[in-house]
Amino acid sequence: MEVRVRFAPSPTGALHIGGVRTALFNYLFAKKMGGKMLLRIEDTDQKRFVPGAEEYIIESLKWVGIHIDEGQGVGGPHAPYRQSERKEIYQKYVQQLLGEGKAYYAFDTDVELEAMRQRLKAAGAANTSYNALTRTQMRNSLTLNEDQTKQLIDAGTPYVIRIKVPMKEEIRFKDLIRDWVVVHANTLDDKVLMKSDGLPTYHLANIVDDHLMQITHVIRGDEWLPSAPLHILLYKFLGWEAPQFAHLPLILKPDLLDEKGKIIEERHGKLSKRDADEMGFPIFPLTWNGTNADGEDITSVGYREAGYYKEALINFLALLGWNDGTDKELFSLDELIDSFTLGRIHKTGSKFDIRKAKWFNQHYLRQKPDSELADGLVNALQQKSIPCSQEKANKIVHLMKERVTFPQEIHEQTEFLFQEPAVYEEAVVQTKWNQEAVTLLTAFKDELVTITEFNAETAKATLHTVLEKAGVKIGKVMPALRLALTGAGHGPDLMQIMDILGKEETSNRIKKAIDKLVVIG
RNA sequence: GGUCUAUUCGUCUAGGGGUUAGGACGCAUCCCUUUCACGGAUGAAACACGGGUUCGAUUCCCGUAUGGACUACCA
Repeated sequence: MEVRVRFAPSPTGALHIGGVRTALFNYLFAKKMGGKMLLRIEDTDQKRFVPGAEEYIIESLKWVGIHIDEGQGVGGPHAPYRQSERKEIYQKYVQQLLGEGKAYYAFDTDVELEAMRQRLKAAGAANTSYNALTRTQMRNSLTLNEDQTKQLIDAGTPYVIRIKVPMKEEIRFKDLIRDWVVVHANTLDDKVLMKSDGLPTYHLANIVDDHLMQITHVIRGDEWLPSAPLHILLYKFLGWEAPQFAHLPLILKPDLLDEKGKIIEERHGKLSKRDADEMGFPIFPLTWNGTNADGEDITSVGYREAGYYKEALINFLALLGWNDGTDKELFSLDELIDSFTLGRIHKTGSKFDIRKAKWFNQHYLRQKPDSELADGLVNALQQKSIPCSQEKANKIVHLMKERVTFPQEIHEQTEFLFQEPAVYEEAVVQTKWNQEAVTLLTAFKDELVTITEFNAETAKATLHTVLEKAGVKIGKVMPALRLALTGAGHGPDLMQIMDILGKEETSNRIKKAIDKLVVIG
């Protein structure tokens, strides 16, 4: 049988990084098994619908390289793939359950439900849910007779349809990650299947669609594990064979760290946008400018825009809760597909550590061809109206590639190549700008004129000549030269910098620094 | 509170009845170097605790502690 998996997000905002990992694991498994990956949009909660979220999800998956074989955005034999467009389908199956006495109408209002919970709580009950015990006290088609029920419905009284969970039954299934899960039906409650607005809840819609769309493996977040027994029961009630389940461990929030990486405060729980914001890393794959499910406006920079490569993100995410059993840590998407097995996924959540993601990014940046980095640099400079030749861009990339983690750092850290220093780092002036250095720099500047072909080598040779003549070591002048040229005390190779700056500019900057800076010692 | 579940360096993890408990990120030191990075070398750093079972337990069993998920007409 062909493996068919699905990624089924609800369009309640931008796709969370955890969702990306769930999609990734689904994709890896599908590809590994030679199967298909479906995308279904679970938009049964109209209140939390966020415009643009669906497009965002599709674009995000595309960016990370997860290819959808069937579903929303690409179509397929089981369309529509948006649950809000499948209302009648669910209706049919609830009617079936109702007819077979496996579900019932419930007319209880919010107030009545709350009163029930309060009453139970006051009585010291451990369980305050709507279940096989409490349903006998409530206003539903089980306690009301047929005429009363019909009257209420005909009068337009709002109602929901609940599943009638059996009293005595052991529900068990074998999860591909968690192994056997066994639960007694008496711990389950009579979950709402159909809401009063006529749309199904996740539980019903999910089972119906997974069955109709011939899903063979349900790979989803761990937060669904507690309701999995209910889903198994539903499959049984509908007379269907349940798919295989695999519940993925959650991504947990990191501890709060200071700049040195020391723990300021231990943090626990699943990773949220709040945590990411506070600790300064992205939570969404792409930048999101929109609302969240609560209707609040949000702007949040994505991994892509922050300079993360998709290769790095995927590699990092895949290794959060999974490994291939060897010491291998660097995986391309194809290699991940090749070595992926659900059995090697952990049962327990893992803390998110952005420092590891950065390390992956640095690695993948170095894998990039210089030309790609140079093009990016030229583009970035163009946006600031700074002209830069291809040749110069190549030199800068060569200078910076091994020094940065993100591509944008190449231009952020080389502003001095396009602009003479406005300020000189005070600490360096104090300690390194002395009479000896100034004398040497003056000599070097004067000697510069004689160079016909100016480049890193000739500049270096010239500098050495000057130093030899004066009988001084190179360390005497380098900090001062760097200061004059860049305004800073440290940075990339100075000879290369002079090369990129050119003879004129190098000479000018030395002259300016000598004019501007006061000699202390 | 209830249901389910987990626990190896700070973090991600390998391993599994007998190991010097391995790797990676991060951290520290040294080397390279004109500086800062990069790179190289080295180092500090872990089997939650208590009982069993066993010749032997970090590994198996039971408790305890702690962590996690869920406990909506949200998904």
